[in-house]
Amino acid sequence: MKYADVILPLPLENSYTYSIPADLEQAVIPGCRVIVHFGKKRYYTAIVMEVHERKPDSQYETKEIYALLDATPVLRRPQLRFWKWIASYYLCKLGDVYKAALPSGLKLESETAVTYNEAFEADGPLRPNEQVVLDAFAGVLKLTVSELEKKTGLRNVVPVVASLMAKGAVEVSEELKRGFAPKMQTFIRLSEAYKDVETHGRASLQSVFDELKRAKKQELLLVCFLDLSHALNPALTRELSKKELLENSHCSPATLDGLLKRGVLESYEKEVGRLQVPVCRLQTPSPLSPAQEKAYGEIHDVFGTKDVCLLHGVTSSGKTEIYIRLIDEVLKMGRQVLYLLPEIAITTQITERLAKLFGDKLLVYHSKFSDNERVEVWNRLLHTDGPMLVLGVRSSLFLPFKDLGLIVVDEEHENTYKQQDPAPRYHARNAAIVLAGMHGAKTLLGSATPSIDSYFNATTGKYGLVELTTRYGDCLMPEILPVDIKELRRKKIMKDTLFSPILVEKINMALERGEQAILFQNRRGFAPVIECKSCGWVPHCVNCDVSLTYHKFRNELVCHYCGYKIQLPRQCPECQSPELRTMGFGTEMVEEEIDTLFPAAKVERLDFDTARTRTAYERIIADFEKGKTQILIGTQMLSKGLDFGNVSVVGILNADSLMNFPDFRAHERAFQLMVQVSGRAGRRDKRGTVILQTSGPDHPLIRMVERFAYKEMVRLQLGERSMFRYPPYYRLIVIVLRSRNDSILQELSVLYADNLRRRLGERVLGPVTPPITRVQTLHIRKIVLKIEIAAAIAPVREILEAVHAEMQRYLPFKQLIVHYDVDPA
DNA sequence: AGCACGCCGACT
DNA sequence: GTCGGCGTGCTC
Repeated sequence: MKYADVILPLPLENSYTYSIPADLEQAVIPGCRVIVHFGKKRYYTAIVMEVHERKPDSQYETKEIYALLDATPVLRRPQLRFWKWIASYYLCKLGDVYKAALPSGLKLESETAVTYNEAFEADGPLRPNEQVVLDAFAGVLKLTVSELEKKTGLRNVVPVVASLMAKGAVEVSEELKRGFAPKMQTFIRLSEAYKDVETHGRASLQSVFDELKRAKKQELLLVCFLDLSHALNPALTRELSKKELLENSHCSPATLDGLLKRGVLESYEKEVGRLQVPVCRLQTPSPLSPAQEKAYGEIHDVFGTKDVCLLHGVTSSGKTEIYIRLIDEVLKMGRQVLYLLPEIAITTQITERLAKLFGDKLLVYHSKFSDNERVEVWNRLLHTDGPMLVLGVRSSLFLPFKDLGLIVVDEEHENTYKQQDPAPRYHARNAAIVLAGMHGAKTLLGSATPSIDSYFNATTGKYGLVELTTRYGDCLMPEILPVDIKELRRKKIMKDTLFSPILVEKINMALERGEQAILFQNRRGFAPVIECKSCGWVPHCVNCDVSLTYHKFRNELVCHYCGYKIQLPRQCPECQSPELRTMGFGTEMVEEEIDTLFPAAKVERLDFDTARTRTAYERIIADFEKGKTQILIGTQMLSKGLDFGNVSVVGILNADSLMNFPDFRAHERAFQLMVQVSGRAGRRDKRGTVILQTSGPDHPLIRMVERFAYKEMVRLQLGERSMFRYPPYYRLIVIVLRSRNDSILQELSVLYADNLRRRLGERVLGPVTPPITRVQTLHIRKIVLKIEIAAAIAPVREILEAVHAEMQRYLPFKQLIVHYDVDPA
């Protein structure tokens, strides 16, 4: 008897053992997906980790594998190894990794389907809820439980369904959700009888044309078809889709139906890919400038001795050209390349550029692609052994690569590379380095403002360091002008306005010259706080410990942590005063004031609210690129990898809000953000201007931004980091404890920390209450571990597991939700 | 993650 | 007295 250890897409500690039915003994191999029955009724797609003949000694009856989904594994060996590394380093379950790794189109789950029994007649009165559920079946026989919930609006339909089942009104069954569906398209071809050109083919087509003398439309369509498909010339014949035929011939489907009925043409279905194939002619990489050439050579030298190289290149120094050169080289060796970008930077700009160079070797993978598209990327990679370039976001690390030769991590400082929630809370940049190691590949990290961690590693010899200090085409770095808004406010020069006079003047000048402006404010909505003028009441979220952000456009107060929203009250609910005032400002308010100051300018806003979909995001970017928009207002979405040629002014409206975060990386991040946003100004032949509004223009950090003094910033920060035991000198592991019950949380978090302290001593800090103490009705406390960077992580993990197990013994501990955050961003 | 089993408040 | 709330434990 053979058994398979499988992992389930659930956060479970162990793998589970199923027996393999005799007819599948040969076919079930590691990396295959199987459907298994787990628990009382659910079916899940599980991944086979190991096949063996050891009979499980558990007291459970071993269930059989229900079905095998793949003839060949959907995972390759290196992926399983990588999953295991992620789970062990980031202290999460393999099931968590599995969930994150596979596109959901490959993870079928069962769902309870409810079927209405038409023959049912109630022999007694039904309860109101039961009637509501039955009414939902008007016109349909079968609904899933979730559909029922939506249709009836009932919060808990399962018990109602159960009682209806007992009465014989409905039946329930478990059905697999639809997974990946190949895309089908209708094609048109000449019927067999008319194909043979040499013999009677022309003759019979001729007779068809004779018949069509009085059906002009059909005649036209047939001519079009023959012209487009070259059906009469076997050497040139190409497949023609119904859609293409109708579009090019300007004929109606009815006309086509006529020809199909006559039997001249026939239609057939064919699977087509969703991945668009670039049709343009391939270009070759453009030549490098001397500076780029030099950097390129240096990277080569570094890769001779080191596996990781950091490319520190100022904005628009042309890092991309260097990547392209390296990618081209690795592809020519027949190996694969992964080009990682933070989610937001995957624009059509870079995609189009790579498509022109690498054609169908390029695959794009990110979250705004549909699930079916993602499955196609997955399969393409799985079934291709040749060179491939994947342009993707952090989750593309999990794609089934066979032989990676190079991973490029662009904008490596971006903290969106760290997954926050849910588990696995992995850092894609660091995981990329490990993944590359598993493939024997090199990793190139690139940034204009490298993370302090990477820069430290590069200057202490762990990584190589290559610098690119001149901008491409020698264009100048922008001029940065700090403006003291506190002073301007005091002097009443800036009153009831978000813009300093110099910023308004610069925008005016830009508009007059037909140039563009970017305004940056790292807050969306109209105002982050509103307050009652007379009693000071501030609306708070009911689920979280935060004030609600006012969104004027929808006249709502919204929680940015849980999505809770209410209508803006007309008066203060505490004192009935009708006067509410706003405090602080977000992008919506910036937009409103810009509209009044520059009524002639076309203005757009780029933030989470306006760029919800890929198309919306791309349209806003495209309109700005094409000059349809003159002023673009946005959050940090603006700072990433966008190249605009005509921006002469950038306004950072409130630098202070960036710097005052209670986080050890606040200054690092503020510096990066300001420099990155500034980098959007002044390209090609003109020097740009950045207006940096702050209430502390003499703050050392502002002075460093002014001079682009990156190394100085790093030196200063490293001093503090080493003094206060922070990365890169120490590794942080945060234990996050959450509970609905605050007093239990307070009590047990202290106990937990003490327990840890007994074994890890001074490395344990806290418990501390984070700045936002409650999110989604859960109170939060954190215990921070500071581990020497050289220390092995395995013993730490063992201690953590032991302490966790010990804590389990306290009964109230079950009321806590615990997770780990390794290397928090 | 689901789902079932099991113990305490507002209704027939 | 029951229905149903969600706390706790288990799933090969």
